[in-house]
Amino acid sequence: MKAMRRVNSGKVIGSRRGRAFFYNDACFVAKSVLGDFLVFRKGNSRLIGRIVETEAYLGLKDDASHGFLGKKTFRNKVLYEKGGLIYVYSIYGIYYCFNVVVSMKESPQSVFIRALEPIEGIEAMREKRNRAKDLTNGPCRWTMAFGIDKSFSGKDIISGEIFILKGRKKEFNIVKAPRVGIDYASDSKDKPWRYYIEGSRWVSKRK
DNA sequence: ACATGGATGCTT
DNA sequence: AGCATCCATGTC
Repeated sequence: MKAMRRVNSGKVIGSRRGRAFFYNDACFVAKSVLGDFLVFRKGNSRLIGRIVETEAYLGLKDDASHGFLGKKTFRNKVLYEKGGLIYVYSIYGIYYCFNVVVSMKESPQSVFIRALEPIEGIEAMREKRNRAKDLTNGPCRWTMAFGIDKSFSGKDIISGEIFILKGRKKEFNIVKAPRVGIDYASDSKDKPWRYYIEGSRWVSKRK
């Protein structure tokens, strides 16, 4: 029997995703983590969200990816590390976007976590979000609720305080759609590399 | 419901 | 200059 973890008064939600999982390609990981649980352990308490929306960024050949054609800067250099590291960058001055690096070293693929369903630590998330109504249904909303900032970039999602637990069952349909907010792209702009759980009310609202 | 514009600073 | 966004405020 695999090691299981208990959260929410005994509800079993699964085993931890390990390194090998994140060595897969971006589309596979982006689809597979839907229904998984993102856990952030801080001292006694923890924040947990169920992943309901992701996007795959394919790296070298994806002109929407920060790793397109091997572009490497101080900001994105973690993309070239092994799968399982966290890539956070700031945007519009005030927000943070959270990605997980996937695939092998030197292949700058990543999975962008766009939305979560709040599971545990909801009061703490609310406090972080002030008076905002929408807690975690958007890429920069959930990072605000979790208190994610740039200092998390480069950390390991395998061994750190942030990790992913495999969802026990995946009884839902996955919708594929074009990615959001990449008008600057050309060839890959309309590729269906956004994935979300059909019917989830926590999926980000488009426009 | 939909449209617009400001916030705010890092990156190139 | 532009950004893998959010929120408040305006109009219908």
